[in-house]
Amino acid sequence: MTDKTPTISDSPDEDWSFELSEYLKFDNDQWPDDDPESFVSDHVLMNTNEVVDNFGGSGSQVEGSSSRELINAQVEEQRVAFKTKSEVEILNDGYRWRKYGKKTVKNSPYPRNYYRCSADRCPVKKRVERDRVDPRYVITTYEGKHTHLVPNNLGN
DNA sequence: CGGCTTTGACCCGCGC
DNA sequence: GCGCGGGTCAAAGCCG
Repeated sequence: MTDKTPTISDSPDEDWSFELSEYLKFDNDQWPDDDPESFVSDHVLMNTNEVVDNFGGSGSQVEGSSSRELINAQVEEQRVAFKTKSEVEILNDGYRWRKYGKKTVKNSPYPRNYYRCSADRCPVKKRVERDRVDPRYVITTYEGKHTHLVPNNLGN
C-alpha cells in the first residue's frame, strides 16, 4: 500500500478528492415513488453494505421473484448507483456529461440533475441526486453502457 | 464560434 | 378525467 492507486490518477488537481463510501446495484427494481426515502434509509443503505461486503459474488440474493429475469435485465440495462461523499456533484468519472434536465424531488429538499453522455451515440444516462438525510453525500446513478472509449480529454 | 448550462414546457404513467 | 410525480426536449444565453 505504499504505492498510490493505480486506477485513479495521482493528479492532485483532479476532482477525485471524494470518498467512495458506498455503492449499490440495481437490477430491475426501481425506487418506490411511494416512499423512496424509506427505501434509501432502509433498503439501500443496508443492502449496500451487504452488496459491498459480498461484492464479487451473488451476495444479495433476489427475492422469490424471477431472479433470472432480473439478472438478465441488469446485464442488459446495467443500472448502478453510487453513493459518494463529496461537496460537489460534478464528480470526474472519466466521461463527459451534458446536463439535460433538472427536477425537484418531492422527498428531497435538493433538486435532481440529469446528465447524458456527451459522446455521439452513447445511450448512457446519469442521474445525480443529493442525499436528503446526508447532504454531504451524493447519489450518482448510472444507466446504460458506454459504446465508446473513455475520453481522457477531460481533466487533462 | 462551439459547446454546454439553464429553465420552462410538455409528455407519460398511475392513482383516485 | 384530472392531478401528481417523474423524465425528457428544446430555445436562449453564457462561457471559454
